[in-house]
Amino acid sequence: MNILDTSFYQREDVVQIGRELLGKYLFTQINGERTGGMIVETEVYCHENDWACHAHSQRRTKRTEIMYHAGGVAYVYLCYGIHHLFNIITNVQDKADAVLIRAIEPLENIEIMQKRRGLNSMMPQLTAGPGAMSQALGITQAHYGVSLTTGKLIWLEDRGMQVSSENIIASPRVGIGYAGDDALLPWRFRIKNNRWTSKAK
DNA sequence: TGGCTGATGCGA
DNA sequence: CGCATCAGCCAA
Repeated sequence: MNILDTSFYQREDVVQIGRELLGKYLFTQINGERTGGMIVETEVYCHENDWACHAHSQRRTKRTEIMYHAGGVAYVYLCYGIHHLFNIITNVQDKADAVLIRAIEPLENIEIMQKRRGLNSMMPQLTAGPGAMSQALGITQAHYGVSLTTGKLIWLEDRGMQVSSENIIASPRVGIGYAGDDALLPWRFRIKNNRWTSKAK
């Protein structure tokens, strides 16, 4: 088993990391129940020159504090009062970059994920979209700041899957109109022709 | 196509 | 303090 460690997370180029995360496997083990699947959609947020990033212009609050931690920890926050969005912190300490994981292709213990979602269908809505995906995996704000390198609660694995650049679709990120011109940055990445990604906008 | 939902982080 | 604002989702 090849668990991604700090040498993967603590690199400078968060856009590159966001692309490489496609095809990696995300797992959680929560309440003794192990669930997970393959990452098929990500979004990148960079501390520099990106007004969509919660930590833009060195903005430092209780919520964003974890973003300044060295790469390899979870940043989970509540969105629209309902959804728990799961981000991976990257780069070195005080360079607050993050990758939002937006969708996975379900693989392990699918029936547990269905139960958490209150669905019994084998449809993309099970794990497509950041709120839905987190719910399926059992990720909540309680996991704010947890390490992703211990292989215990939340972790990522490299299982040798390589997604070539011609099989990656880059497009603008969703729901960040407030970011002005930065909303145009093509920092949303998905695997081409994969049915488990969320709908294009 | 709206309504739901609540923490967050601004400005008084 | 109050209040606008969300890195969405689901039922219609």
